[in-house]
Amino acid sequence: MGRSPCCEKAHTNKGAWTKEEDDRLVAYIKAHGEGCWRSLPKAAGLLRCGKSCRLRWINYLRPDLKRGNFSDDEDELIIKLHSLLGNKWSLIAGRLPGRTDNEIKNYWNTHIRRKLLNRGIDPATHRPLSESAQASTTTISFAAAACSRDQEDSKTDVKSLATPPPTVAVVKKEVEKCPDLNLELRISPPYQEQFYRETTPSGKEELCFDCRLGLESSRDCSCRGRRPESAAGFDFLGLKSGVLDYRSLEMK
DNA sequence: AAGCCCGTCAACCGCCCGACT
DNA sequence: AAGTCGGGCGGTTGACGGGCT
Repeated sequence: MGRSPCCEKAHTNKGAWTKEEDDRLVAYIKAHGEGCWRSLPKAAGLLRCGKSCRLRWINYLRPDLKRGNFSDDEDELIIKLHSLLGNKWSLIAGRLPGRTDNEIKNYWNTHIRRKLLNRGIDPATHRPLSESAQASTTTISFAAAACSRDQEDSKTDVKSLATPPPTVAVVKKEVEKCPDLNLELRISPPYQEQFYRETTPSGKEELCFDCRLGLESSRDCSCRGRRPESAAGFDFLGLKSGVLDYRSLEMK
């Protein structure tokens, strides 16, 4: 049984948005807020598909968007994040305030790909082109490590493991293969209240990086014993909750 | 001036996933 | 458990503009 279409295609406009349509959409969202994109076009008096409205708002009309050229720092950050996350544009965009997944995806395909190729790096694998040509396809699989771990102790979750999770091992492997890329885990989760514990009514103490990743019991945890319950097992990049299925992270 | 090529980027499409019933 | 729905994501398309011949 197929899905019903998201809107009545016969009576919707397609293609470039007009100024008037933009104004209507902005005015409606300012008055009523985001949400319920399906019913928004009718309520806002737009002959557009709800999805189209959402895209237009998120990628173009949102007031917090940072338009304009990407800085060199942003370039390098995108490259590093892509080497870790692959084509997870929304996750990458989450680390670049004011940038959208669509914008980054386009920028990658039009600028960064070429930039990496000029450097002699395969943009898909982040390895030297000569090396990529030899090894046609290499899959970095988290699944094997995860499966063997599961078999060892199916009741043990990540935070109670004495050994580092596969994520770390894979990153190390990538660093060895791409000495020119610094993939040291400097990427941090966005600011979260749960990264801090209250020491005084007005003071807060930062949790260590291990705890932020959900590795409270790791050897390197430096804030053992002073971690609040609410900080237990932060879901970095959605690895725990499965928002980001690490088994699908392949470097082809 | 006209035609062609190519790069850029806004927008669309199809699929997936979680929530809900 | 299965179906439906809304929202989100990644891949792809196509319009447009600039440069070149």
